[in-house]
Amino acid sequence: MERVLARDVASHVGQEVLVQGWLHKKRLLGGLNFIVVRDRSGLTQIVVDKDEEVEKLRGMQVGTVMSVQGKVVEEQRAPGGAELHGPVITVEVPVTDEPPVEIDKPLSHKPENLDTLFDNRHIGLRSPQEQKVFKIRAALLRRIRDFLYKNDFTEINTPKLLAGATEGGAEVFKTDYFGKEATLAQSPQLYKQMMVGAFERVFEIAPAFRAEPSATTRHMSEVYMLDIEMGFIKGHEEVLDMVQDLTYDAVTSVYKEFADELKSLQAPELVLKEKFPRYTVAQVHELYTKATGTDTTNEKDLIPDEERWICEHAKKEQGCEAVFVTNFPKEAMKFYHKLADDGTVLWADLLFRGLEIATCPMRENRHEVLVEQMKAAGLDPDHPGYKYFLEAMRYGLPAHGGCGYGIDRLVEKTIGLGNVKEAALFPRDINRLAP
RNA sequence: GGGCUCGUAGUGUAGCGGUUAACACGCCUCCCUGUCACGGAGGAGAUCGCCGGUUCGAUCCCGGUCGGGCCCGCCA
Repeated sequence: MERVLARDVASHVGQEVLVQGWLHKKRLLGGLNFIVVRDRSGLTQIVVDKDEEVEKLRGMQVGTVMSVQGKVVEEQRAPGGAELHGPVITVEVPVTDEPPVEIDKPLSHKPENLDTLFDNRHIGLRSPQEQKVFKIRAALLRRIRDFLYKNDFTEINTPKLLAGATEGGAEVFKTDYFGKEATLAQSPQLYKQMMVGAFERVFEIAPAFRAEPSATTRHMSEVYMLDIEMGFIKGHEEVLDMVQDLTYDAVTSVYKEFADELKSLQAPELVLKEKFPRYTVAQVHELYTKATGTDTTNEKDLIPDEERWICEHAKKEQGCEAVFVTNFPKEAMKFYHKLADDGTVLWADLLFRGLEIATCPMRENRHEVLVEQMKAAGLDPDHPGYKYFLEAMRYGLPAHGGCGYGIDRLVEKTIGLGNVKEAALFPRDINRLAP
């Protein structure tokens, strides 16, 4: 007999069907017994009446894998309006151990309970409520991919094992590589820029590894980055527009498609405009200092509280909780960034709901200028890690720019989670390497 | 890395310098024909993170250690 999924049961009223899944809930009332079976599409309620069938359930814990054959009956009192009657149960994989967490109700996501949540992640993710987070994550990724394919980007995959730390900034993980030292890629930065010379427009969705000893709600040591790079751009604006449109498209479509799921996850109401407000770093410092009395005008970057504040500000004043912060000061620049005529960096951060989601700079594509910037940053242009990058530059890269975009952070903020780790299936942080 | 804070059955929590450490969920047994957070009766399950100290006595107080959380720094 053909298997029927939970979501299709109601359309088989009157028919004998086979349902397969995991025992999700037992409610044994005596003469009348209910069990709920979970499959990839949802839950099916089954009424078990015969004693011999009820006996098969004795000692079987949540998670028991079973096949159930029964007749679909329309029943207003059943969830979904239909249920199985007269079932014949086959226990495929008996489970007699009590699961470590209860998956038939929402798991605790209170900060102090996240450790338990992640310790039991392999089982906790069986909770339909928990799965919603990752269905939404998958939909955001699908939407982003679709958008970039539509805009003629080529998806690429670059190596994650590298010869040395080249990019500067974040701490890198070192590992043994056949007797030599290798590092794990902290981003595909130099590779994606080199690939502009081949494909003009590229993107990659891949893990990046950060060895920062950061213990915060917004850091992990393995993160999923969306990296975009586009050549022949007219200017920095073109990069910002692309990132803005991509974000708007992904988030608004997910808010439509997953309205019920987002509601049950208590996601905040989306306040977004097609054009995100743009502020310079100096403007944010000024506005923040005026509003809070805390003087940040000498900070080179935004402090975390400014990131939160400016998003709230823009939400109230502009009706949009995503903003770009532009014109970062020269002191914060990296060697491959491009300077504007006014001496600030052609670099913008995308902030959404108080958190930096993406960083979107234009790149310096003039070989001589780049070499000078490397020297100024104390880097050796002859280092093997830069050789190929500089060659790509020398053999012709057009004006280009792109972004590094934190997928985990986007998922976290889209849903309104409190910690970026909740947006990862199996998060990695300073103390967690399992499961 | 710095500051502050927390650690009690499988899970979530309460509690106290002094007899058998409490409650809810889950689990086991029994009762129950419309449950959906089912209900009822009973039961099992905790060397109170670890080490040391103070004390007649420590789960409770102190120190250390390990682990968690929050903020800051670093970073994206």
